[in-house]
Formats: sequence, C-alpha cells, structure tokens
Amino acid sequence: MIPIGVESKAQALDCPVRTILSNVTGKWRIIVIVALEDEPKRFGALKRCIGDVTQSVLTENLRHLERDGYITRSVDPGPPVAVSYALTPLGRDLLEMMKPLIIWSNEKQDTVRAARAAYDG
Amino acid sequence: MIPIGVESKAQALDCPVRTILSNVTGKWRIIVIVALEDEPKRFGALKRCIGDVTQSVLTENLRHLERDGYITRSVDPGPPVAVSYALTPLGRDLLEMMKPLIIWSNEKQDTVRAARAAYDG
DNA sequence: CAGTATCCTTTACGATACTG
DNA sequence: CAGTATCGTAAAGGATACTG
Repeated sequence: MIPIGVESKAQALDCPVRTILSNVTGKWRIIVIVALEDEPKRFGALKRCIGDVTQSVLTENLRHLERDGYITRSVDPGPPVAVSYALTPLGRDLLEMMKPLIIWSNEKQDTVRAARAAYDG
Repeated sequence: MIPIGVESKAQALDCPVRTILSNVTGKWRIIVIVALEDEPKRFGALKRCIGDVTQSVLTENLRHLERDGYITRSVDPGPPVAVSYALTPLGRDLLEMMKPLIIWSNEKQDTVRAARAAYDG
C-alpha cells in the first residue's frame, strides 16, 4: 500500500507520490527530458525543437532539471559560446519510466475525451 | 520517437506527452487516485485520509477526475446524505501505470536530494 | 455530511527588451 | 548564442465562513 496521508509538512516531503509529482509537474519538465532523448542539444536547438516555449521559461526549467540531477549543462566558451544539455543516467531513467505512461495516455485520449463530452452533456 | 514539438495550439492538444501531463499534473489528482486504491471512500474519509487538503480544493479535484472518467460519484440521499467515490476501470488503469513511477521515485529520492544539495552547495 | 462561496497568496507561464 | 531582467497574466492552491 502506498502512503499518501500526511499530518505534517515533513511527512509530505517523504511521501513518494508527492515526490514523483513534483518531478513531473509543470508543463515543461518532461517535455525537455523527452526532447533530449536521442542526443544532447544546445539551447537554441532545444527551443526550436519544443516550439512553443519562451526563452525565460525554458531557462528556468533547464535550471531545475540540472539542479535535480536529471540533465547536465556543458559550456564550450567560443566565441561564440555554445551550451549543450544532455540527459544524465537518472534523467534517462526517468524518461524510461515515463514512456509506458505516455503511450498509455496516447491510447486513452479518446476515452477521456468521450467521458468529458458525456459529463459536459 | 515521441513527438513533442508543436507549431500550433491544435498540435499541442494531440501531443501525448502534453496530454498525460495534464492528467497527472497538479498536486492532488494522483493522490486522490491512490487514496481510492483499496476501496471506495466517502468525501470525509478521503479528506481525512489525505490529511492536508482543504475541502474546496478536494471538491474541485474530485470533479475534474469524475469529468475525465477516472472516478465515479454515487449519492445515497440519507438523511444524512452519503457521497461515495470509487475508481473506474480507467482510473485503476492509470493507478497501475503510475505505480512503477512511484516506486522508482521513492528509490531515487536520496539521489535527487544529493544532486540538489551539491548544486545548491 | 458534503459541499458552496469568497477572498487571498503563490506559483507557473508568457511577452518583451536588453546583454556579454 | 544563450542567456538575464522586468513586467504582467492566469491558474492552482489555501483559509475561512456559510448551508441544505
């Protein structure tokens, strides 16, 4: 059985459900991880690849992911300077854990849409 | 290869990564799903079981989950009225998909904490 | 018991301009 | 190229009071 109930803030920090959620929560974290699947990418390439993320938000998310140990940041001082981001083993591990969920989600999209339409009546 | 880049809003709606994220994102969705794992629960029981969620927020999340087809809501008009929430097959399916991720997250908590401490250091 | 209704704070996200 | 700095908006969450 998975513990979820808490009576204190300290307890919440130890809760695995809450921990994993704080890792995948947010619109961009997992998208960046997925974007780095095949090869390390530079900032500009990452931004173009994702498409609809702004510079400031992308930077912010990259910092979070680096801080938590999911990606690395390598600077090649040019000029021009070139910064490259890559998955760590931990990051690749998270990606592999997410894949079944992503595939499942893709399969069930229509089911959810139907449920929503029925509910909205 | 998982598609993530988009050039339009319509494309973003079809993106599996973004879809699954919108299902599990938020501090409470998955916690409620997990709380319903073993048996249907009434509103009050659910609230006590989770511990640190407010009534209004719990209600809001229950409505979302019901709308998307992950849980059902059954009313037994009393008095006093008793409302029971239960997982649908879809909800149970999502729970099973999340479990490996939850277990993994639990195992890696210390790794992330260490990475964070090193980064902040 | 199981909610609604308000109001407030925090966080995420977004747009734009500027810089070594 | 890869950011930083500012500013503004929007959504999530939280606190509290009230109700059939």
